[in-house]
Amino acid sequence: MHGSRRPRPGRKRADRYHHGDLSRALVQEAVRTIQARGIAHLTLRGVGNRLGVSQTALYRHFADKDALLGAVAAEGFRRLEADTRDAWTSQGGGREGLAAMGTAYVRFALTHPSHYRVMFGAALDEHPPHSELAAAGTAAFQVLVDAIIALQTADLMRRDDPLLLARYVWATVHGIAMLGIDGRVDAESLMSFANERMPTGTAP
Amino acid sequence: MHGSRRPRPGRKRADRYHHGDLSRALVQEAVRTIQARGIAHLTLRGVGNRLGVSQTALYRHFADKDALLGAVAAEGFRRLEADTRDAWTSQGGGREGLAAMGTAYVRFALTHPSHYRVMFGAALDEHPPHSELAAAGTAAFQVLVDAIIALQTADLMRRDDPLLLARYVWATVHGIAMLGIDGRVDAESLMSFANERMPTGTAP
DNA sequence: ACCTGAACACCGTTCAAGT
DNA sequence: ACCTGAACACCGTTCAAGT
Repeated sequence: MHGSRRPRPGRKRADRYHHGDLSRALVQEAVRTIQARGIAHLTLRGVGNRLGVSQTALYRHFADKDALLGAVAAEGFRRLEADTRDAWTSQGGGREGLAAMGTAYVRFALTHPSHYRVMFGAALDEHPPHSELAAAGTAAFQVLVDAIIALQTADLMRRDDPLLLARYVWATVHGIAMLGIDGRVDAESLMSFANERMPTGTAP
Repeated sequence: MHGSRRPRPGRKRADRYHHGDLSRALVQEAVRTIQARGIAHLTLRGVGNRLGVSQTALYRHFADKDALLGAVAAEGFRRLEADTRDAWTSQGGGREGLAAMGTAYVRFALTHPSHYRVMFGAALDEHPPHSELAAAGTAAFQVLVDAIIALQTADLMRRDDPLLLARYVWATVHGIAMLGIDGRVDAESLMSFANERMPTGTAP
């Protein structure tokens, strides 16, 4: 009888996962582990065991550890996109909206430092561009591009190439976030300074 | 007789190293490995074997792998400091000097991507601040602070808190360098754009 | 179609022993 | 004071076998 084997206590049973579910569960558990204990403690064995699944079940869904990390990174870009878009709309756009986006971006990085590191980590550039990851990263970046175009249309920002402006703003905010994660600067206050200065440099 | 034991071909003999030399050789070999093959290929066993020394000889000089990486990072900051200082003086200071510093900084990161990642990697913030590393990082940052103070004295830059300005400039250049390493932007051209825009935002 | 269990080749680190 | 060699506990990955 297929119901007679008792699941180990405190663990989900392997047969709870049907098509697509284990894949999602693996990414979720990896994100949870990274957030709680850091990248160094992420092991495929640990992820599998915590889900009540064998250490190698993962290989049905991901080519290797780096592929799992790619999915983790993609998930991070989706959350970052949601946070920055919410920040923009919560202010009704405008310069306040752009400033709120920067603050939200930095806050995401500071509250999810390990996840953020995976999103921009070395593990990704050693492999061919992962389509899901590339799409998630592009979508997150597009929120900033759209914001800049809206500001230009409203004559609130200098009419340089919006892509170039977006990359410049992104680099600044990314640098602040990274140095903040490293504990080298107070990222929140430095982002405030940037929000005061950046419009001066980019206004028409 | 101490000269009777033949060294293995192609390897340096262990007794070639006297006090302090093996420590330096280990860091050099680690830097070489990282530059040539990436962080993922850096193993303590490999470093030792390539120096003709046992896999565990390293533990006389470094507490663990992270301590070795800390020394590698410190060495990176020393080289970065030299490069940016040379760039500043080669232009005789001024705004051209600051722009040259930014270009030199980005170029260092792009030509030594793995080394640069170690300098700002996750391995460092899980441990108590390494004194040699902290000193090297501070010295590299101080070059930028001194440049900004010189610009302010010459009335070429707005008289904000120089430390805050330096952190802001650093974050921008660091972000450009990081995104460049990730292959997400063309760092050299973005740095050119920043060199045109940043003075506008920070001039008096 | 999806998962398991054993096995393989590695790796960081410890420690008693050597010189 | 510095280094070696064997050993330990881990890890990613492969693969034949199960259902």
